Amino acid sequence: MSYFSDLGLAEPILRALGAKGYSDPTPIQRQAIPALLEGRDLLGIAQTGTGKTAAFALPSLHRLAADPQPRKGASCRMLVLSPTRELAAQIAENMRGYAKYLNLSVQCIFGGVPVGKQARALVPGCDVLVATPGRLLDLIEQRALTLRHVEIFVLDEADQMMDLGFIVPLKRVANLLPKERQSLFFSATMPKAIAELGKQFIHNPVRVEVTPQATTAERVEQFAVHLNQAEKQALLTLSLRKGLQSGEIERALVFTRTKHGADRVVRHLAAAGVTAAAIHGNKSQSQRTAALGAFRKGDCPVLVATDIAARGIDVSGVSHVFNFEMPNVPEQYVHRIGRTARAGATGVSISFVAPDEKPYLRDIERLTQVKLACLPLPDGFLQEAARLPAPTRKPGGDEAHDRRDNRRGGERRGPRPEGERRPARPEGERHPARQDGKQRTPRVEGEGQPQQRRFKRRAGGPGAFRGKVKRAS
DNA sequence: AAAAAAG
Repeated sequence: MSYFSDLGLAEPILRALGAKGYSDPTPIQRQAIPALLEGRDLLGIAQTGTGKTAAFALPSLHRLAADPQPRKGASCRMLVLSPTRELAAQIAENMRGYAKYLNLSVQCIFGGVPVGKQARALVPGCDVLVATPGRLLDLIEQRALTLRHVEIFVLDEADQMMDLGFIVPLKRVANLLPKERQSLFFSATMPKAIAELGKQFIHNPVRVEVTPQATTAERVEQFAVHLNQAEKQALLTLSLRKGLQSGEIERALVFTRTKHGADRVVRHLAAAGVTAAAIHGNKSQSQRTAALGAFRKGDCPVLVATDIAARGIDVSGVSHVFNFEMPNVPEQYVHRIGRTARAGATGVSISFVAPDEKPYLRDIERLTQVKLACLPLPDGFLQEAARLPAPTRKPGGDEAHDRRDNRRGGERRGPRPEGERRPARPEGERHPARQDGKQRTPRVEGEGQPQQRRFKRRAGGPGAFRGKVKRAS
């Protein structure tokens, strides 16, 4: 029983796997596929990079193909939810590959891109729909989609989807699904409390746990460096410069704890001549797609990311993961370092631990049952660090085009720190709204709603308490 | 406490 052909999958699926060069199922695939072909609910826990996507995609496609249905408009038979747009796109692409020789259509919807094209693509109905929660609910409210005919519901990165920030939209989606359906939850980590919460969405699931929970990806050599916050940037810059030059580093993924931190690291790297791109939730979707694309293609060997890229993202050739700042949720560490050593490759993870981050390291070591090997700061580090160039001042470039912070109404952004005033628009550059060069049309006094709207909002709208809410510290 | 996801 060690070939896909032994698992009872339909011939067109086996052919698609053959075309990709896959013949041996991974342990999670071997265990999950038979149960899913039977139509059971499933809770799948396996370390990252072990083929979870195929584990739910293959048997689901088999079941859909074995029971062909006339296509119903604005609906889908299988719904896959993902916590990030990039992961949704990746899952959809994988599923299209597996469905290549089947008469099944795969659609993908997520925010940050125009909604019209997505809505039109849903009109004839599809078999598989991969989505992020916000845009999904948006399209349902627009009546561009109904979940009435969903037969299979998949929650990828299930523990994150049931976390505080996602649970409300998730519940709304679950309420719109038929009671009778097959539900599949997958993740590399599954904290107990979250698993309890999950019971309301899934019924009597088969639990497939291939490795002990929260096992870090095999073949990742895990190191820690103890240093001060002020030394982190220099160590990162020097490590990347040396490693990229010697060829020891093929691609490196650097994780920061905040969006702002990611941008700051990229600025420092750029000043020292290390090509790097940032990806985080304040970037426009086109910037996000471009950054990940350049990293995938090898045009940009270093990607600096928030935890937006911690889960699921599959880029081959990531030889190193740097934790520039330690994750404060230990599970997140497992996902982060799982971006390297994928599909049989090896990888290295290096965690930068400042004194105040030591408790996080301890939690991580307790969760993973792995003790990280400590590396000393390299010889002559201080001298080399002193020779590094200072970063250019915060430019009007990239970040000026960042999307606004996605905080809620009552909160407000902190004051802009000293020396980070938004720079004036460069000489000769037009107002962004007037790139066509036309003159602004004069607004007739008393006309135009914006004035009124602004007044109303201040009077009692969602921003009414702006500034009065005590900020959490 | 931060990040993500709808504009």
